[in-house]
Amino acid sequence: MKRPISQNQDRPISLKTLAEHLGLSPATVSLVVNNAPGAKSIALKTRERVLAAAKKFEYKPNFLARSLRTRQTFTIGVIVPEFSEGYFTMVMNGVEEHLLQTGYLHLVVSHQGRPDLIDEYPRLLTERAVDGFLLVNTLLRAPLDVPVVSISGHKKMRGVCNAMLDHDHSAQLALQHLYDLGHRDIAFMKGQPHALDSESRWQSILQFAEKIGIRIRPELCVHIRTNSWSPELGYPVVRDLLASRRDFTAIFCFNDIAAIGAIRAIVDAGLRCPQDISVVGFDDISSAAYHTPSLTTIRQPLRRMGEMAAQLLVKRIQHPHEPYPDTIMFEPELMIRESTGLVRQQRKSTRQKPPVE
Amino acid sequence: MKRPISQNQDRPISLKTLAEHLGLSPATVSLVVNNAPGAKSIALKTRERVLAAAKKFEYKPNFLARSLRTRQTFTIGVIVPEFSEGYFTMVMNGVEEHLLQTGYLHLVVSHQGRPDLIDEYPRLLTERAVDGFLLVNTLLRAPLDVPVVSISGHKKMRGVCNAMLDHDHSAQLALQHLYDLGHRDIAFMKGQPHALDSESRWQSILQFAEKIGIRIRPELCVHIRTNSWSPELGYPVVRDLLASRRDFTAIFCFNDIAAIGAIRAIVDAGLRCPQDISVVGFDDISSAAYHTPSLTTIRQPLRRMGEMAAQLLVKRIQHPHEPYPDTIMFEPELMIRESTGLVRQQRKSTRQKPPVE
DNA sequence: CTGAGTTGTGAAGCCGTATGAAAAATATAA
DNA sequence: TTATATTTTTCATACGGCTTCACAACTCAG
Repeated sequence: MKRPISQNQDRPISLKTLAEHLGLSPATVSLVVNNAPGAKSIALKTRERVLAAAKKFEYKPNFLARSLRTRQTFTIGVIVPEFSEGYFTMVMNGVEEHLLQTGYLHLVVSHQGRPDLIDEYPRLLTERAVDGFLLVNTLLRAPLDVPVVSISGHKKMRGVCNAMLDHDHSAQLALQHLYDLGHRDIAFMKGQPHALDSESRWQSILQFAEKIGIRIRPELCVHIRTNSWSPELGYPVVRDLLASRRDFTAIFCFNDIAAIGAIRAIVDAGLRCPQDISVVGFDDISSAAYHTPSLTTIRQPLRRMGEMAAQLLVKRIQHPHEPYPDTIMFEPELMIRESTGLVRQQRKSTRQKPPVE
Repeated sequence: MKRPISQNQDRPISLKTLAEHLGLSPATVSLVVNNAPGAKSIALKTRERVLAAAKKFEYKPNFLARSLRTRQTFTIGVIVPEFSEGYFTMVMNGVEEHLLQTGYLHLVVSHQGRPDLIDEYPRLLTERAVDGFLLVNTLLRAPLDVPVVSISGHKKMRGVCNAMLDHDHSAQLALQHLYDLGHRDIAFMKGQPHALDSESRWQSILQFAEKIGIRIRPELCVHIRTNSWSPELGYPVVRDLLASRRDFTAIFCFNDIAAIGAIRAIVDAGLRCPQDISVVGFDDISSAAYHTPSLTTIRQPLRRMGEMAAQLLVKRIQHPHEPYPDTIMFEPELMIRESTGLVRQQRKSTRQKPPVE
């Protein structure tokens, strides 16, 4: 019953063709090549024959056809605010590592903080039948009907697991460190409005500041304005702050990138970091340790966060009905480097002077 | 003939159901919703009826089924060495922008320079039926049977378009700049072996150096060793170089990230940049301008390169039989900032001394 | 009645998966 | 030995949802 197969056809061999060649039905071949539960009722000899032929003709099941039938694409959608340096790349390294181990690929889109895209992309990806979503620093407005894991999402949504940093602890580490160095007049840089971490971290800061008796002065609190993801983040706000007043000895930046911009602004204002102003960053991106001065910063285990989030997502996809935690908390770590130092008496005295106008 | 449709079914409505409800055949509905050429043979009134119903029932064609049929997935595979800061993010920003305008999404994988993955990933993505490939700094060993556009690929492969920087020009800009500042003893940092730019750029350097009479001394040429993508890239090699000799006044780094590491090594060795050693970077990543000292560097229009590469790829996918250029050349730009300066007589004198042991 | 529009459709794909049941082989009962 | 039950092995067939193209049905002018 064997019919010769021309191996040099342009398209890869299909299940049907292979079955014909073997004198079996597609059903049988399908069972065998998938090693499906039903395959154990196929004679061992037949199984071997099928597998040998599949190998010989390099049979690869068509992904689309299979996905169409099984409603699984082994693809997840990743939604991020932007392809930023530091944060994004570190998280994605972790995500990719885990996904590829488990046979998933991912489609990435960046919404740039634009509400229209935040609504549009989930639709687009749902159309593509992704098996699940990984949200990075992104808050969706409508629920999705596949598993979702969110990194730094902060808002609780039904069915969405959230992997996040312990912000209370972060605030504590940073503030206590500055406090111990003698800083009492601290400026704070908050994130962009759409940076989800920002508000929650800010609350933690307020709380801990009160606890150890650091007074938070509104005039020393600035917001990142630009939407770009470069040291531009921090530069203009700190430059402007320094132009109007110098009655602070330290600044706690929203992230390392902004901290680099802040340091530049400090230098450009003729001051020195840390001698005149100490700077604390956030994230511990890879260049933080190599910057001059190297950055004292709160490290987020970003790679690990990506990895764990991906792991949880895949589990939820594969076993949807088991119970899952709705939060995974990660612990920050204080990396003490050169950008923070003891308050100098000399600088402290500045505090007494009226702000530069 | 209208049959009521239960709108609250769990699965989205299918073409067939919609057709039944309209009392038309799936074929007709398909023609209309796709606005296919054949649709003009459908009465205007019918067309409107179909579109109205499609809208009402929120009909969305099933992507998988359609792709299965048309053999188009509107998905491209992007293969990069690593999710690196700087280079990768900037290129991808450009790529994403263009792809999303044209309705394509992309699957990204990073091979980390591992040969097994470089072979494996194209297969994996081909199985997923991507419509084309975008290679970033990656050289494939086997040809692919879909359109491919490569960024900084350098090796000519049949049917692969290559978007690349004019390395002759880059070398000229950097060396002439250093030359004009009086530098004659220049150290060079080459990229990792798998960094495709490295060799080609090096040849350009050799050539131009000879032309203007800069002697390239092998003992001043170092290689990036680690595979990581952080300032670690540059730090150890420069540290070691400085430990063994100090008879150079400038160093031309493989990229900005490495340059940041290099500057750190210079500082840690008790020297100053640029007063003692000038540093030239490459790429002009976003933090280059904010580093202290800010980086003199050769700017690559990375975002634009990504954009153009994506554009060309999409064109090639959609019109495969037209002729296309096999190279798109981009021009570098010299960004003069603080990390380079005039050779000081004082330093130059060091040159006469024997190297530090 | 013929030829030329106009409007629409039937049915064959695309390539697998899943399920109930048939066919073949073997075992058990009468 | 024949009939019946049981197990083993395999298959027919109905999807999944959409595209495509040759052709059908109808209308209308000439």
